[in-house]
Amino acid sequence: MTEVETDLYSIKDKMYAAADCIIFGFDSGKLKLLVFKRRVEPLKGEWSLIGSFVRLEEDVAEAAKRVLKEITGLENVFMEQLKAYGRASRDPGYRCLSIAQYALIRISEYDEELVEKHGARWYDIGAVPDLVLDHNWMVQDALERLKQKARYQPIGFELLPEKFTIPQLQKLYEVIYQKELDSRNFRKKLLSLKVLIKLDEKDKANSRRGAFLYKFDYETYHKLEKSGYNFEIS
Amino acid sequence: MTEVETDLYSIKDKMYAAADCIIFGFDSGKLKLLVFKRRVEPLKGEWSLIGSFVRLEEDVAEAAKRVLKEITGLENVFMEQLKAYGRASRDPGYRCLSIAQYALIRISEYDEELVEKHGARWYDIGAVPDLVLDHNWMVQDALERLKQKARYQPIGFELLPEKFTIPQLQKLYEVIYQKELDSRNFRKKLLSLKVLIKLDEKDKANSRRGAFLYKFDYETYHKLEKSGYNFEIS
DNA sequence: GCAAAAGTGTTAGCCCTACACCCATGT
DNA sequence: ACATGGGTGTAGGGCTAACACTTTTGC
Repeated sequence: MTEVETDLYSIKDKMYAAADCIIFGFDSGKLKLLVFKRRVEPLKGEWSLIGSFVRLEEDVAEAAKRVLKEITGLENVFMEQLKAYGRASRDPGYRCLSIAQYALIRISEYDEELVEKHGARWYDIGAVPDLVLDHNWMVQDALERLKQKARYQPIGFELLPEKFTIPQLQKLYEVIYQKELDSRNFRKKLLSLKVLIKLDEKDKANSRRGAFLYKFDYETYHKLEKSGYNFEIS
Repeated sequence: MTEVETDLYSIKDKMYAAADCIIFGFDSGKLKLLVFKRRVEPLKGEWSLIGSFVRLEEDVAEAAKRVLKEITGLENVFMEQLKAYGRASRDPGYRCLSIAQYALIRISEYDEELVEKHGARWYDIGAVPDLVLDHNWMVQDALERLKQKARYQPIGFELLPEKFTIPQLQKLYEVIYQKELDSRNFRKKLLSLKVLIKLDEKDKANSRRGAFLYKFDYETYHKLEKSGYNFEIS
């Protein structure tokens, strides 16, 4: 883009680009991360995020979707770029920069067989093992982003089944924010946002009494969003 | 990072990485962007962000610092990665992904001569010309990030001289947020944060009466930050 | 003396927080 | 009948937002 591009150095300065995915799930009240045991050298047997080189003819975002589908069978899930990791020394072998993207998936929907076949495994977010290269940093950064973003945008719902209960939702926010929330205030706040649809069904999985199921009303949310409404859950 | 990396495709999949800088300044009550007229083909004569290929042996962040220094003479300024732009078709010539970083500089401090020598120019943020490739998107995204970030972190001060007046600071926030603020509330809020040091000097550039100069107290800010204080300017 | 920007207080309403008890139901 | 999680209301305090006039001084 500048004069520098045209000087003689540039011809040598091609490098690999990897798309690495931080895949979050939520299950049994825990936030989980999907990691992957490398089956090939170098670093065979080490835990790693799921990723791939970006091919010359594909978009970076496409590459991430490709590997996500390969490992989980899922398409059309929430995925957003976190940032690029570009330290020259980050990969000891060859120069490779990584564009990290995080995905939020409904843990009930992924293809278990496929995941196992690829040597992948869910880890509780509090017990993620050592990962190769700078992948643990990526996870940290992604968690931070999730924490920030969940506050102002309804992305938490991407981690829950389509039908969920308020206590489930509260638990999710508690693990994301790493703090306990008051159930009365939480419920009041959520319902005041007018974007939950109460169903006529109960989920009795967690109590004898059962809790009403709700759906997130994306349509209403998008309408409200356009008219300067702001979603916020503290 | 996955099996895909080891297949036969990967050997061909090297690409260029550019570091492009969105350089913001603030002057005469306006937010400005530093852009650059390309002197070389392709796209000679077009306006562009300032950037460079990332060299094999340098960090992406270093590359951005390098070009910033080349054009403005400045070092140690606020600079943060925005994100990577990785569409396969973004550069019509060769595959090149760009890691965009935005910088906030004190417009009084840059090296004018150097800037002119490189064919660079400040544009009012409301009147940025068409830029090459996806650079206008980068500017939009950077503005959005600036708006978000200025709210919760004292980065606005990076755009002001070390000594500034409250009305100057207010004007800055007004152009970033694109809305007018109430001067009584603004002053009250800022002073309540306890991170401005009032000086015994006045700046008479903008009024006969003159306005007191202040400095941002980074030391106190960092202390307060550690003890769970949060900066916020709405 | 006047123009032009700097500086100053108060009030009302809203939202967040804190807090404790009853309900429904399966065993 | 009891244990377990689901569901409900209120009051106080803090923060934000709205609002108008006086001060200073160079010309």
